[in-house]
Amino acid sequence: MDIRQLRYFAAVAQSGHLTRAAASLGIQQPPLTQQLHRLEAEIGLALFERHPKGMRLTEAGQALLVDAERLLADFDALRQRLRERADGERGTLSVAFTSSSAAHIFTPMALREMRHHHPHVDLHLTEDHAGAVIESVDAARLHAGLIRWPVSQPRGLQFETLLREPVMLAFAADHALARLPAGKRVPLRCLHDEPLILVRRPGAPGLYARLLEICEHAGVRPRVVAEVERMMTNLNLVAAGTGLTVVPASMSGHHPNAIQYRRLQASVRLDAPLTLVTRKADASPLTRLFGNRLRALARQWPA
Amino acid sequence: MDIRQLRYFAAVAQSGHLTRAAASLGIQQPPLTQQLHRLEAEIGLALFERHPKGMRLTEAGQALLVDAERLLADFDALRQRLRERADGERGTLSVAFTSSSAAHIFTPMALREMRHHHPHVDLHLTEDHAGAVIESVDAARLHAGLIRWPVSQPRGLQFETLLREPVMLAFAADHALARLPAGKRVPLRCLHDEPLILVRRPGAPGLYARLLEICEHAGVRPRVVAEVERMMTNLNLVAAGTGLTVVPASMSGHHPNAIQYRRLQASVRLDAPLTLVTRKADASPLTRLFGNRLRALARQWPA
DNA sequence: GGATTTCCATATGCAAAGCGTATGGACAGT
DNA sequence: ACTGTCCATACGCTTTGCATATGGAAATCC
Repeated sequence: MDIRQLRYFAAVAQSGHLTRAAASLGIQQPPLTQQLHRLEAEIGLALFERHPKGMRLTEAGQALLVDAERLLADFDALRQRLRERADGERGTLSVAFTSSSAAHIFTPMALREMRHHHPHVDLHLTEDHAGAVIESVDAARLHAGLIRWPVSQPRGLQFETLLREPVMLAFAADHALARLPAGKRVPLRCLHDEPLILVRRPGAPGLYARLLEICEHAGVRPRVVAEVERMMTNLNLVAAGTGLTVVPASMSGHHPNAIQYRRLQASVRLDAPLTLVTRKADASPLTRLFGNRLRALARQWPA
Repeated sequence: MDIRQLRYFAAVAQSGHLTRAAASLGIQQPPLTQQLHRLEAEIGLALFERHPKGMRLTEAGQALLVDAERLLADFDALRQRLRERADGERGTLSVAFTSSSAAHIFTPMALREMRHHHPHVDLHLTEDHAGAVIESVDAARLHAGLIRWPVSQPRGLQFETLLREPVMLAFAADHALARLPAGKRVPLRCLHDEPLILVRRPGAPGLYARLLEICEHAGVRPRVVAEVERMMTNLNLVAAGTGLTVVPASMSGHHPNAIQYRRLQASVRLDAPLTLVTRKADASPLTRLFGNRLRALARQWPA
């Protein structure tokens, strides 16, 4: 017995005619006769009474029809789920992001879009620091990660820059720099001897390492007065008057009364990317679909 | 996609080895490889990660395994039900009996046995008079009937005598016949001019037609004082002193104080069969199994 | 009432699928 | 380096499934 035979049987049962069932199945009548006879012979039951006007179900046939229709529906549903999975429309997608990535509106918007357009995709979201995200993607515990700066780049991982945004210098509203004309960029040398707050190194963004590098190259020497774990903490300390820091532009809305945000002088090549991490070897259609959607959304940004 | 492919897939998933799965499926390893590849190609998903130590399920494979196992179980259950139906162990069996058949202990005992040994058989029981039972079996509204005398014998029906029992003359305890020695048979001529109660003709047992025929042949002329619909009514009227009647021996327990039961003289060929009616063309295994069980039980009667 | 139509059953041939045998190639443990 | 254990590939044979052509029975139409 076979799914095909059950499908043939159901078609004949529903139409009541061998000939018409054959047409609806897209085959000729003789093979349909053959399959039905084979089926009846195998199970040892007459499923139809042959009448000159057509085929009428026996009691056994009626009982089988109920079961067969249910099984065929289950079978088709299974195929449908497989098709959706192959199209990336169904499955589990594990994504992690850093807190600074989540701070960019792009991240929640993209995830919301994903949920909305692909309701059968089960999104598993976690937050972690960049180093851990990269490691988890590499170990295939995650399908994708959204980070800022690739703090390490294991072979086998793919890093795609989705967006770039400027970096802003953040200082307390009562700081001397606040007297600069609005809109004027801050010269790098102004950081000299200034108290600087940065994010702790292990597994943390390369933004602060890059900033220190640029300063050193320019002979500017800020004083590091605090090393914290999260960028948001930076801003809290800035608001408290502890010192200065830099953050991606998308984070520059916090403590608007207590903090002023200014761009650094144009020659300072320091910006904040938003980076998608995936495994190169990941052929999962879901991962690819996720990547495509993010890239598409980034292309038309701001939309 | 195919039930067989799903079965192959499940076997490989469960054992984790292509080679061992092939052995458990009773085929060689190469065709199993072939079918798995074909399956993966059709659905467009990798179901396994090939490792040198064996096959490990991908996420898609794990999801499919859950669905596939459920579907395979449903499929096997369907096959099992078909097998039971082919063996007559499952299905609906419609049986009717006359009230006089039901009066014989054989009938309820046989039906109880049937229920007990074949719990998946749904027994539909109805009671009707013999004519209606025969007509219903002929029209295939019933699978089988239990009657006494075949009051009509449509071509296409099969009548099998399961049991024969003597017929008893029933009369009121204060009747003159009661003065006969216990155990002595009653001569037929004693019925002459006696008030006789019989069951109404249309669709009713041939017992009373036969009795009148025998009487007429012997020149004995009883007076018919009542024609009722059921044998049990006969006995009630006898107990009320309305007259005499004859009933199958199995009904001779009623009104033991008010009624006496005696056999008629040995030369009177009048007995009460218990008859099974089925359609000759009924190839239903359930009907055949029912007949077999009844015949077997009758053969060893009394048991 | 015979011809026609409408069903299902049977016969035959061909293309494809499924399985078996033989063999190749990658990896791990000895 | 060798061997054993996996899975993949190649090839031939048998079986299966479908199509075309035809037969036969019952109902319908003129």
